[in-house]
This record gives sequence, structure tokens and C-alpha cells, in this order.
Amino acid sequence: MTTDAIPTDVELAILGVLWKRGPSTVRDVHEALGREDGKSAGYTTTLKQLQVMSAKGLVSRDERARSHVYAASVAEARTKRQLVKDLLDRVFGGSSGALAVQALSLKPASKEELEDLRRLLDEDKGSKR
Amino acid sequence: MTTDAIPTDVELAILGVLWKRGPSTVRDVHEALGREDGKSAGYTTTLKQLQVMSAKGLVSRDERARSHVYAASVAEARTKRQLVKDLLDRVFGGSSGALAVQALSLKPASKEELEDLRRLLDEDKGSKR
DNA sequence: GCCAAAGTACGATTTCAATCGTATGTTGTC
DNA sequence: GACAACATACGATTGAAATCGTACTTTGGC
Repeated sequence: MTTDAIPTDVELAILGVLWKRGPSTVRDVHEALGREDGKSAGYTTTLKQLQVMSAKGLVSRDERARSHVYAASVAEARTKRQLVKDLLDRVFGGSSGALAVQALSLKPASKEELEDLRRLLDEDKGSKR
Repeated sequence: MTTDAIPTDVELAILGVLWKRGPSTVRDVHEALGREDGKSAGYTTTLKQLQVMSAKGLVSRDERARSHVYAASVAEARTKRQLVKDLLDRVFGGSSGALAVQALSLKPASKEELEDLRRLLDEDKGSKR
């Protein structure tokens, strides 16, 4: 299996909506997009985009109702991992620490996240390298 | 000043070369690109790209020698910060911890990086911001 | 039953990053 | 001083993402 293509910007925005809202109609998606970034394209553009994504297998659609309902068919975690890996390789030469430091110094993590991080760091403590 | 545009993929690859090698000729850049990813475009493509980047102000050029010498005119740290911020906002809803965890679980950090991270975590210990 | 509102379908167009081809200028070497 | 090798210049082309316009269909309310 060839490595999955990275979703384009708009595709990613749409997936974000579907991940957050769950299965949604075109109108739902369209309005959600308009909300998170003031300017949005026309309604048919969102529709077309969903149709294309459906053809690509990024989303599935349920046509039973008049207003078709779309759902993400790629996993959120997997997709995000893919995006991080891409940035990691292309920009940080594979140095995850450098990326992590950048992210954290850009904006502090929440308390829960800090715990997760410490746990992660402690795991690596005596292991390899 | 409007927020700087994010460099395109090829622009970023070229900046990466310039950051690593320092001021370089078109040929230098072209060959460096070919090395890090087997397939590269034609020589004039790299030349054109540098010319465009120069027009955009991403690089500067010194025309004194026959072979013009290009140098990055955007800072490496600043650009990377920008890229991380973009991913952080668009994909992780601003949660730097989530991004950091993703990165670290994708590939363990080196010893030095782990130290940097711990230091960072400890700083934020009780402070706000 | 009519029709405005709301939906889908989908080809055409726009936009822009990336690539290429070709013209033309410079230079070292024999 | 001729010429091959190497350089820049830059318009034209390609390719893919994103957008749009228009035709057609469905449906709820009056």
C-alpha cells in the first residue's frame, strides 16, 4: 500500500469539522467552516469538495435522506500523526524533540498535557539511546 | 504588516539548503536538493525558483560574481516557529501538548532534547502564561 | 396542484505552485 | 579569436486545488 496522500488544506478543514461534529450534512459542514474562519466559499463549493473527497475515499456518504450525510472515513489520530510526521521530516530533520520544544514554547500546555508529557519522558528514561 | 506567507514546499526545501550551507550558488542549491531527495527538477527550475523567491524577499542575492550567490533572508527559527504555529492552530486546535506528544511518540527524542524538554516543563511548573 | 426553498450534479473556470524550453550573455582554454 | 561549457532571463506550459455557475430534482406549505 502506498503511503496515503496528505489531505489538502480544505480537505483537512472539512475533516476537522466531521471529526468534531460527527456525521453531518453539507449545510452543516458549510456553516461550521464559515464559523471557524470568517470567510468561506460558496455552498456548492463545499458540496463539490465533499463529493470529491467521497470519490477519494476520505469521507463516506449516506444518501438515504434528501440531504446526504457525510462522515469522515479516515481516522483523526492517524491523519494527525501523518501530518506531524510530515512536518517532522521535512522541516525538523526528524528531530522530534526540536519540534516538541518549538510547540511548547509557542504556547504552554495544559496541566493534563504536561502530565502526559512527563509520563512520556519518563518512559524513555532508561530505554534505548 | 500582514502576517508573512508560509513558504511553499519547494521554497522551504530551498531555504533548508541555504540555512544549512549558508550562501550558495544556484548550482550548489540544485545539487543539494538532488541529494536529499533523489528526484529533482531541471536546473533552470531551481534557478527560476530562486529568482521568484528573491522577488518575494525570501532570499537575497549577490550578483557580483558570474554565478550569483543566494542567501536566505528569512530566519530559520522564525520560519519554523511559523510552520509549527500553523499546524498547531489548524490541526491541533492550539493544543501544544497534543502536538508535542504526537511528535515524541512518533520518534523518541535524543538525550539532549529530553533535557531541554524537562527544563521547559519545569519552568512552566507553577507559572502562568 | 403550485411554487419557493433547499438539495444534488457536474462541467468550466480560476488560481497558483512548479516545471520547462529557449534565447542570450559570459568565460576559460586551446 | 573560436568555441564549448556554464551562467542568467523569462515567457509558456503543466498540474492540481479550489471555486463557481447553471441545470436539474425534491419537498414542504399554502
